[in-house]
Amino acid sequence: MRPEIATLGSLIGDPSRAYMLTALMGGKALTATELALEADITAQTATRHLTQLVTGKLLTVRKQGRHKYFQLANHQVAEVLESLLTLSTQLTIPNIKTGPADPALKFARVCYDHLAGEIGVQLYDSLVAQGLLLDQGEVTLLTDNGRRFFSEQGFNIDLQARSKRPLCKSCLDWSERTNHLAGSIGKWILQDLFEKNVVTRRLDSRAVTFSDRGLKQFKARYGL
Amino acid sequence: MRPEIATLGSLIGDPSRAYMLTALMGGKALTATELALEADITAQTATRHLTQLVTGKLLTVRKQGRHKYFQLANHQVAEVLESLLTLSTQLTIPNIKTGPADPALKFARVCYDHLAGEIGVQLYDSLVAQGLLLDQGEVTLLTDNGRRFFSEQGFNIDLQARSKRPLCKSCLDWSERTNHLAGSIGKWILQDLFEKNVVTRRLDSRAVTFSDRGLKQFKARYGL
DNA sequence: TTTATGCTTCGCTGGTCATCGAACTATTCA
DNA sequence: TGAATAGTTCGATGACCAGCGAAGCATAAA
Repeated sequence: MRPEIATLGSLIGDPSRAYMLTALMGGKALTATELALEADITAQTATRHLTQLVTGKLLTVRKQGRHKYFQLANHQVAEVLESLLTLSTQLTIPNIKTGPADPALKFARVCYDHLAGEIGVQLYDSLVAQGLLLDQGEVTLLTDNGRRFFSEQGFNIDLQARSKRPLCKSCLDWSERTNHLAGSIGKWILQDLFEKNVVTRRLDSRAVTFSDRGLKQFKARYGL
Repeated sequence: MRPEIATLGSLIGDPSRAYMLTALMGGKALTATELALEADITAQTATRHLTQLVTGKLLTVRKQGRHKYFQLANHQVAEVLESLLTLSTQLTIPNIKTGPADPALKFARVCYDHLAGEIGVQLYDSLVAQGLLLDQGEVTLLTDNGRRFFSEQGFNIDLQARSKRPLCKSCLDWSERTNHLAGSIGKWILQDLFEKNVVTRRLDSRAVTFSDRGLKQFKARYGL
């Protein structure tokens, strides 16, 4: 019998599917044709891959009119993919090429549902420096000051604390190799930035763009 | 160009290689023929797979006389594999078959370098109940009492604290779905059990066996 | 030196699966 | 209603690659 880990591996192991999954790491739901473009294959082939990924439970689908929106099935899938991305870049000559080539991607991008890249790392470092987060190496905790701060910013801590997801979690950055902030606070920060139009998504990549004014606001707010 | 995550995925994606990798999750270095037996293939085929895994930096080799000992390249590889194992069991009808069929494997096994299975979970719970560990959901910390306790047991905390590896880390158990203890303390506990002949490895699996006397000693020592 | 064991190289075979063209259904827009 | 767009099904093609038999090299034991 084929071991399940192999099924999972071969789902990720096909280049076209890998492109699709990486694209979906942007956290946004994408349609079948968008994913086909991303992987540079025809729509027919994309359909086959997508049904495989859905039956393999790596993706979920939502039908909306004549469109089908695909999304990573859950956080765990996203985390496993991120860890694979991290491992793969570390394995391939770690000293020479460190991280993605696209400078925009290097500066600021979405890591499933939170902010990554240089600006994500800066954010994390700044929050630690201000004593809002406590970095304990493997582990990151929200301090009392941090609780107060994020409450003031409009984040409903009590509501989130009830969910299973950790409030605060460090995530090893793929390009920067240091921690950035994940967890429900990380998610909230990014959502908030979108809502306030501080950042906008790029169309076809995980990169996000700060407006000039937005970047200033952001830096002032979080003390970068 | 083939994305690196796909290369990694396809390395894990082949059934034979998956069997080999799973076998190596036992933490012990295995020879080429042992791995060939594990995957139920001939030696020639095994050689091909093993060179692929080594050039893919998932394994390392040590030559010893006419034997070649293969091992997982590092902790990160082991952790990614464990997370894939966890994900794969969660994805495939999580309610019906929960964990491995072999009862010995379910009771006590090695998770790369620390103890897992029912007994591993019991150990973890007991240490938390005694206030030696502090379980904070996503995160587990060593308390002051814990520090004292493990020092008395003969574990050199200061020596370990200097290394990069976290002292204490929870690891989601594949069969039990709750935490057990990883990190350098987890590693030390298992090594110590081997040295004192409390547990012995099974020949061809991740399962470990407690002697009757050993199990009593173990339970008394860690308050199970 | 001979014999056994561990591992490797080579070349062939066969199965699996990604890919696309062609033809089809479903939904939206004009 | 017709035309455009989104997605699907089917079948044929082709490439890749795991697998093994045969033969070889390297090390260890007798």
